[in-house]
Amino acid sequence: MTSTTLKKIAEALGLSISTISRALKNHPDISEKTKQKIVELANALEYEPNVNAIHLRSKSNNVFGIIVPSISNYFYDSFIAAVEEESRKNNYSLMILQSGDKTDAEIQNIKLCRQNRITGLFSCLSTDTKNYEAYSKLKELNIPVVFFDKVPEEGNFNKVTVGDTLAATLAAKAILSKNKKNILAFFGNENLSITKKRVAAFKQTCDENSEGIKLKILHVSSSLEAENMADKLLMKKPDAIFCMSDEILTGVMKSIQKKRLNIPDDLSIIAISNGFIPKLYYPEITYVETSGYKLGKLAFSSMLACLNGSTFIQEIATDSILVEGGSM
Amino acid sequence: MTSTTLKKIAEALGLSISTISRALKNHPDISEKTKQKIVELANALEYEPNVNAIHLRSKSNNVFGIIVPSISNYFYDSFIAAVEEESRKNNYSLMILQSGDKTDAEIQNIKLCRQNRITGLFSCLSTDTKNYEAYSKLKELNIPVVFFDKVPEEGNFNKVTVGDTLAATLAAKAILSKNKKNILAFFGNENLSITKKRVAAFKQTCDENSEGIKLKILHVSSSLEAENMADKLLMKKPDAIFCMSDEILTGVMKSIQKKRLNIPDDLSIIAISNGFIPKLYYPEITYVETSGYKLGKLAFSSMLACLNGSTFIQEIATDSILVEGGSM
DNA sequence: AGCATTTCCGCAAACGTTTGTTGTGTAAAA
DNA sequence: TTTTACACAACAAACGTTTGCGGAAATGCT
Repeated sequence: MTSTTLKKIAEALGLSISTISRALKNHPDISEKTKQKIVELANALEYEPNVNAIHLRSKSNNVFGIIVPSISNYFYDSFIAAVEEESRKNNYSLMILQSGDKTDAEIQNIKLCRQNRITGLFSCLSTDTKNYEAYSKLKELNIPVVFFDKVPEEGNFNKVTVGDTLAATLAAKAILSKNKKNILAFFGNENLSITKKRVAAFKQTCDENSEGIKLKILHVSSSLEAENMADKLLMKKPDAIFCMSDEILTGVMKSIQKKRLNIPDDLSIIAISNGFIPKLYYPEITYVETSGYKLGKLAFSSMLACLNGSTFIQEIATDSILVEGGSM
Repeated sequence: MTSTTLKKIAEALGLSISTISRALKNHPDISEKTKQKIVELANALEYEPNVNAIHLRSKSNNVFGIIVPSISNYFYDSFIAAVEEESRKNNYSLMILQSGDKTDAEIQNIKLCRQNRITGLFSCLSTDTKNYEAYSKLKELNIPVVFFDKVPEEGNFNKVTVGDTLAATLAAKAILSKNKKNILAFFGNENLSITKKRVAAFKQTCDENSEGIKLKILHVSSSLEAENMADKLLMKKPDAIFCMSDEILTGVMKSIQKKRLNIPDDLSIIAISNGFIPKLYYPEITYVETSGYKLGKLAFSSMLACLNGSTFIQEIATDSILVEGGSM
């Protein structure tokens, strides 16, 4: 069987297509009697409008594109969940695309978005995307773009980011307030702007209160590397460890479990995180929250602002809060 | 600026729309000279076909729907990732929908799929969806449905599931082979068919080797409940614990960490899992793998079979393997 | 009764494609 | 020269909607 269309209903009832269309939209031009007949049959036949046709005619289809490096990631998945939620509320659909952190795939995805005549795009840059032409083109076509998490350096785009500086500052303060003196701080890839910001803020906060504080800063690029580093450096008896991300945290925690160290007696630990991973441990790890979910909500409202004609380019950062576990 | 269309190119070149269309598809009817001119201009104007129009005309749009309880879940996200990968390879797009494990939202999502005239649907049932009418309707419309993970009890659908029976059996055997005698087994919601199968298989395997084995079976519905249960029952010194899912595992592990028990010296633990969570601990938890990723690949090939005209209804289960950590 | 409104509905065009059919012009075959 | 053939391109219909416009019948008003 094939889908019900306005035409089929029209033929069955001996009415015109336009009458059916209007009746189903409750247009005042159509009499109540006729409306009733039509609605009845439409229900019986389980009529569902063909959105392709609607979009073709209206030239605006209610679909947002969203490009992430990977769906299965404890940050992006919650970002997506938030955007999906809001989209549904506002009657939009979502087209979710993965770039695999590759520029090629990213470009390909943008193409797909254009072919689908999306209403707007949420995008997270691949690590080595430096050319924003494809995005500029989108803007020329009046398709708003909201970047999130990994955003272009230059200014002419809408961006929402986690509050890197604030988050790192909060974490550092939490450590200092506990009077820790021997701090080990793990950060990710040092080329990422997100890393740079966090390192800078963390350092500065420590420096401002540097009475006999020993701070060692490390860069690791995977959970395993973090674990190995920790294996070595835990010998030096740090009294506090900072982890810039969940990925790093999991590596460090393995090392700590391996050595059967007790948290927080033997050492304190704090992370920047979404919140899921820290709650897996006992005691739960204290963390500064950088919520993908919140970021998603923020991105969506930024998108709506664009759609409502705001040409105001802005860069918003989520605010961060400290969530106390028992690890400090 | 507005998108480039065939019409615009046609007008610019003084040719007809159909000529442009054919030229861009490299149709032999169009001379090389003309083709070249057209392709050139199309590139310059960055022409991208409007898929809405294409789908409207061809009546088949290359889009799959996929309904999951939640995107941000360590099982479903990898399932989605797999389907997305295959979809891209085969030139399909994906429409990802969340049901929140609510039947209402599930129905709403199916509606959305119909409105989009999707080519096929992957769906995971909400816990208390008992009425499959909406899905039957889809089948009447020649839209294949492949259920995954949580599938209908009745027979008339295509289903792919994790090999529940095999997985539980493998886990039980692993425990028995270590000569454990006092086993604590945690399972999820007892109404789920997935739970029933696992309980049955686990029990049976234990029964078959029941020389003085004490097996206690528990049902919990959240990580927290698992933790609380474990808090109580660890007093009784079980020598092996089985966890049916990651969610349960995380709860139990918190309890174990709380009590500072050593794995595997004080007790053994094994889980059924995707693999991500078990690898967070040290020692890594031994688990029977039920890969969302593999399931996704399986689901996709089942979908392709349907699309190629196979009317053969089948229920496939992934095979499971034991992944040794250090927890036994 | 005569005219002006309403009320209700159909016609047709448009959105951007694809594709079967038809129509030119030119070159080769008769 | 007339026929046959072919290369090339245009025409037109169709996919399923929405919507401005026009028109017929029914109603209201004097």
